[in-house]
Amino acid sequence: MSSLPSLLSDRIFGVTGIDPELRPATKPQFGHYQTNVALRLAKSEGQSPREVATRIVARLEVADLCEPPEIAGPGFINFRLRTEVLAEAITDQLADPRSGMSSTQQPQTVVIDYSAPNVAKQMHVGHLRSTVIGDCLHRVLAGVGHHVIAQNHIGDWGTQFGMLVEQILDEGVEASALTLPEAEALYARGSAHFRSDADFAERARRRVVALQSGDEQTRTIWQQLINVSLAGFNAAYERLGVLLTDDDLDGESTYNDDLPQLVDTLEADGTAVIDDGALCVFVDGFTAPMIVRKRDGGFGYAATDLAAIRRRVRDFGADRIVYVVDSRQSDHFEQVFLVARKAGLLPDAVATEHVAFGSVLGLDGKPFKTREGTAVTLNDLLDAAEEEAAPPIALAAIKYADLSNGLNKDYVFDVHRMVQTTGNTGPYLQYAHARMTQVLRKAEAEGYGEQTKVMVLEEPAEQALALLLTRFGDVVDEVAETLQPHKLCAYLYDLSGALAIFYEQCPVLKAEGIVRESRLAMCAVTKRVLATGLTLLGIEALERM
RNA sequence: GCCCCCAUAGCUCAGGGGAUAGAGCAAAGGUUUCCUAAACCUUGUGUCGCAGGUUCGAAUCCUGCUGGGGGCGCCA
Repeated sequence: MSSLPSLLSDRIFGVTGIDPELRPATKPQFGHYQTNVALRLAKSEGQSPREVATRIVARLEVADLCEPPEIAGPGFINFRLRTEVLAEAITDQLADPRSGMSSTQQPQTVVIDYSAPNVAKQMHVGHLRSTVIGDCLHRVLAGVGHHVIAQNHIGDWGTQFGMLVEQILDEGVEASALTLPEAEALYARGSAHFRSDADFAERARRRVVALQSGDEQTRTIWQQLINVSLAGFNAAYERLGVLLTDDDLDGESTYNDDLPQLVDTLEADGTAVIDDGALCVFVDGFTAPMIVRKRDGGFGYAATDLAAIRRRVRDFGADRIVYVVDSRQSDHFEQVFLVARKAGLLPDAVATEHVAFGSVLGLDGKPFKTREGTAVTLNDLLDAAEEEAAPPIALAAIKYADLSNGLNKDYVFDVHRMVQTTGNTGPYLQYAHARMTQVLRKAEAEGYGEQTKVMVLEEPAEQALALLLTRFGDVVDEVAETLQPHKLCAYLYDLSGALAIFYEQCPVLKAEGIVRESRLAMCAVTKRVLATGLTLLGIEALERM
């Protein structure tokens, strides 16, 4: 279904031959949409912008969509949609099972790498962001029709497991009986032990070798640690209400068998060279090389990331690979992508994107830490929010706070602010939805029946709301393309604001005849769009508050 | 030393070539015999970090600075 603005845009393009960059009008008096295309064409056409605008308008056939276009200011062309066209578009949107969301003409296979907690550690604020943002992008990309493959690249391998397993054996604990917080405490004791006891440290190192060589006892304990951790992760995912399941697991350890061959290939074809004992790939723009094999023969995460790219391209058929990882990894990913291209693992046709997000800060503006100086766990964060609001509202508040700012920026975790139902918050959107639900519920109780047709858009508040509703599909498309969830947040916030004004100024149940029927239909569409939009954000659209 | 990100109202943030730079919060006042007042309305607020440049036009693009954050060979 082509949206009204894109329809209009196509018509203008037909006359101008360049993208009109049709935008929502900046002021109500400028109509519904505006284009500056005449200003941009003025130079090459050798005419004044207003003359160009006049010529464009003369050739433009949009009478079936708009009132006669107006030329204003330095040469803007302003469009006002005919209200019956707008009403018809909303009626269609109500009948559309997708509520105006488009289906992409070019479905892609999109791999999204997100969450990625570490075994034997609880999830903390950084994982919250990755998980919430990744979940949203997953929903949006799948929503517009792409084939999404979620990959939870958990940290289930590395030298720390030698220390962990050795500590478990030292203490004589039953690994399978641990909870995740207990495993984390054990991790901390093991680390301290490792630093203070040279004999223990040596045993831990030997234990790493045992793990790598497949020693049965070591592997068993390692697997138990993973199981304990997964139970903790899954509990957190359930609490967060995200889509991730065990099917999406993509542990680092699953690449172990791929690494020697992959790295040998790089060395054989000259992509990687030995430098200071390590096998390195040098790429332009980086002074330091990417080390694919350490001097001691071991593999680091760079090698694993290359292997992951290969699997995602070769085995999964990815057209696009998205990494939702914090911004401190920006250099790393840029380098990995360059190396993967150089090594021929990543064809030009496959896009890789690092969706980099900023840190979560405490009220003091510094990285969010506990009094003890450790990272705040995800569960602590949710607990704190639930002290201020009921669980589904608290969760909405946290997710929305995480998604509503530009991802690139750090943001301050201010629970009190984000649970407010006033202002640009998750609960405000939920409230708007709950109000609509209530109106429709009462309408049903009073026997007004289900309305399917918008016929009357007399009031400015009705028109403003209708206009916003028609933009939904384009907004979702934009998020699918640019991977910026805050655009969807801003849209839903605007929509909720327009709805609040409509609600104040346009009585629904107290209206009569076709006005009531039309407004009930408006309520139904708005509720659906809000619910759909909130669901895309991973936020529950509550029926009551 | 090199690289990346950030700087917009008192605070939190949108806006990323185009009309008089916008929201929310905070402050003050107002609106409920009326569908959820968890809401809405009104009122005030700006050296868009600084300096150059490109352009008919710059908060937006380029260069240089300042300030803050982050990263930079064998951790992930």
